[in-house]
Amino acid sequence: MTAIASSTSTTSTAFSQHDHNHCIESAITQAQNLCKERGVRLTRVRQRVLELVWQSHQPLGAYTLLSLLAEEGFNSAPPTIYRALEFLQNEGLIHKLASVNAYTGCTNPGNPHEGHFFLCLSCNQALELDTTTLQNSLQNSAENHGFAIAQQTIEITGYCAQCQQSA
Amino acid sequence: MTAIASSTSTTSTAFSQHDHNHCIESAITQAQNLCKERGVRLTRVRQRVLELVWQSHQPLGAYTLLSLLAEEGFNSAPPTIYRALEFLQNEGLIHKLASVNAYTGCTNPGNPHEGHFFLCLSCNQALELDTTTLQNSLQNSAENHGFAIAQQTIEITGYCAQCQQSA
DNA sequence: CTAGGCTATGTTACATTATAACAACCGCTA
DNA sequence: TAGCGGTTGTTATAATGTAACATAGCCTAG
Repeated sequence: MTAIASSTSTTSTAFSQHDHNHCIESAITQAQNLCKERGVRLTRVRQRVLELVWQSHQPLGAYTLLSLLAEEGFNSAPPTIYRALEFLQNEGLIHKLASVNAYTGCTNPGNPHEGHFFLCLSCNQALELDTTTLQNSLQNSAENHGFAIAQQTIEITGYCAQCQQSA
Repeated sequence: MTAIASSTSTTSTAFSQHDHNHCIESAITQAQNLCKERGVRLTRVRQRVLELVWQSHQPLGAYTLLSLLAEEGFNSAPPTIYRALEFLQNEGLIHKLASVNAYTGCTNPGNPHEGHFFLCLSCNQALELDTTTLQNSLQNSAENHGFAIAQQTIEITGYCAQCQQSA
């Protein structure tokens, strides 16, 4: 787990140095606000799962999260974590990365969208992209085929700049 | 590039009417040639799995395939199917759809590429896209982040034209 | 032709990921 | 304060995927 963090933030993407504490705080605050607005309950388990998911930019598996919860005295049966994850996904607070069966915090909740990711095979960090261009070309392609897009899974594995240097 | 054809065929994509027998035949022939060229063995199980995967444009799960194999007298333990699938993936003859844990025939093997798909939530068919544009915009985005792409998982669910009409 | 090495398959066991189904609890409000 | 809806607890099991080692089949060098 590379949780990074420093008090002197630079930019705010997974692969760059940044004040990660800020990521967490801001994610939680946003989540609280969104849930309040929507009249849904960000219960203790749910909030804690969200915090855990945000500990780093490395997506975590359901059972990893579950055992972290267990360490803190939460119930440790699978439904606990899957329910929390389902809730957070429904509220757009996290994304599931199907290609690696793992979950990661959404960097722009409140603005409902699909997650597009770069996943580093070396440091395991996930960078969520805001790819309007990609979006457009997908949309074009869909229109050409008369296809109505519902959900998108775009997960690109590879090596981030830092890991390429180290190697 | 999408697969294609038939003596009487109209167009050649999963969501359109086409002579599907031709899809299968052509896939198998191509696979046989490619394997020959590469000096790898398209054994009975492997070829049969490829044929099964090509029975339709609906991606099939590993255990579904396994039970189809079993019906035909093949060994029915999980490693049988996972080995065959692994082989076929390595040779670029099939793609795995991570978002649905299922496998589908590659419409353009021989020309190594990543699969980009539209998956219909209603008829469950998968359309493999040839998305050069998408590719470019992804590549651009990757370059901007200094990211070296290894593998791509692009799976777009939604509703195909036909299913939209039926509804 | 045959011995040995490599690849492929058989077999058993198990790991990982996810869900079903029902009971108990909790917070709100009528 | 009774009851309703949503949340959590609990048990069991389903679905997906691998590890590890034994056996068999195929090919080539001697």
